[in-house]
Amino acid sequence: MSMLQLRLVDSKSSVTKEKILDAAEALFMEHGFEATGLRQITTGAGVNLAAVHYHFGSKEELLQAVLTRRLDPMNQERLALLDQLENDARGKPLTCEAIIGAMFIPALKLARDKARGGKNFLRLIGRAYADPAPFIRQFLSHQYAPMIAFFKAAFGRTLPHLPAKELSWRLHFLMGALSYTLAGTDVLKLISALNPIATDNDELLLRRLGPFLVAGLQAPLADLSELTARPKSGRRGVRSA
Amino acid sequence: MSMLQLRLVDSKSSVTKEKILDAAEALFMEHGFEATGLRQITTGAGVNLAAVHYHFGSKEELLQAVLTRRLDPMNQERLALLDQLENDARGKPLTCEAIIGAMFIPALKLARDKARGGKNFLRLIGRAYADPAPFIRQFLSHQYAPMIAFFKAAFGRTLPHLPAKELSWRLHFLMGALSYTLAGTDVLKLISALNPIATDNDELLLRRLGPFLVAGLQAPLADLSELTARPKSGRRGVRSA
DNA sequence: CGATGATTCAAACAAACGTTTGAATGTTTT
DNA sequence: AAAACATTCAAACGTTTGTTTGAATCATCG
Repeated sequence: MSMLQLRLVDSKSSVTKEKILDAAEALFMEHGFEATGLRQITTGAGVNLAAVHYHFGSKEELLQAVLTRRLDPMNQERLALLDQLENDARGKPLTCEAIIGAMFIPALKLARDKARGGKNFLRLIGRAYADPAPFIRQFLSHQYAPMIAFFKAAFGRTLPHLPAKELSWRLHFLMGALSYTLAGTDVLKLISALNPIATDNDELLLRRLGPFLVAGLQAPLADLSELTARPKSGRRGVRSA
Repeated sequence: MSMLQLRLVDSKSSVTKEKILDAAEALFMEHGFEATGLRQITTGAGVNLAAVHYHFGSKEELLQAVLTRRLDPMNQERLALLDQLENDARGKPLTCEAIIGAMFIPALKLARDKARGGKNFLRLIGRAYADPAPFIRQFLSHQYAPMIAFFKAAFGRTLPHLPAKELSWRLHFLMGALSYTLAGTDVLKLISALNPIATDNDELLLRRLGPFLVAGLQAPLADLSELTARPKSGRRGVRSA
């Protein structure tokens, strides 16, 4: 009996709760967090204004709930995919393409699922990354730290010749290209103004982004001796010849 | 005499005007656009609240003024650098490193100039890129479109074997890595949690980012004929001319 | 000087913000 | 049915928001 009761209570409260989550997600994506009012959310969801504080406690906690609902499964899937690849490899290091795919494919699956946020949801994440609000930063780092640690370790095994510091940098660049691409900001449309890019084919997207990232990760080490040993060096800037 | 009068009037109004710009820039960087109130700006600048509307018209126009003050000279310098390189090359195509440097160095110069915004200003730009507000998007695309078009043409001459569509994509990835790096978001600190990265040495930064981007731009074309995932091992040479 | 225009200032504007309250409703348990 | 709990609701809370107003202050000009 108690089981059934709990399920009923849960499913009932979930109705209002998820209506709020859906409306909040859509509006946060469209206008951003700070620019979206609670009244827009509640009227958009067809629920009472106070329902937000009853179910989530505050606007900040609502945003965290919106993010976790999508990010938690996605990162879990990333780790599961990476784990499966490494099990299949039986100790042998994976290829860069495989590891990148483990990061990329779950994100694409999320972006493709129009019922669950659609591709615009990733724009919300991209925006959250750039948000200076402390509670957002704390939330994201706590959410992403374990996953990134695992992937960094995997890349380290695949690229053993790369110093750890260099790998950190290239992972950073990789995350930049990845996030920008997934977030699909205006810069894309801006560049493609002269030569339009179709963003609807995800398979092709990975085929294009993959080689770019792999080549970057496997790029030869730069000669840093000139700078580290002798900071007085007169030559600056990049080689151009 | 009218000349002198104008100059006096200008320099006088510039006092209040620039005090507002400085305070707004600092606060927009720290808390974001929406989260920053006009009263924080005016009290921080030591001016009256109404001065913002008197000198700029609205909060939105203030943000545009904050952005143009730094972005306009930076993009102009980028184009000048690119133009100079192409003049020196006398018709020969530039190297990827040179073109990337023309994009990167003016941004680094801006980031290094603590008197003029410091490196945190680039975080404001990165945040502006992800902002869904229409007036910000319109402003940025209008501000950046010409510069990007020039650089895209330069890359096209350097990488003539790349189809235009592929070049658009890789430029997009490049902008992603570049913006993320310059913006210095939390993902950097997140990745570097296990292995700290020092962000204070810009020269080293370019030396690391450069090879990553060059390798990505010069990566071999992906085989788009078949879309079945196939893990390819073996060599991926990123060396090219 | 008196006049003119530019700038500053304190004060108030209506609107929207996130949050709280307390009663009304619904639902489950005793 | 009655007590206990969970959820919804309309209304108001006190602040804060961006913006406007009209007088005061300042500098320049005829």
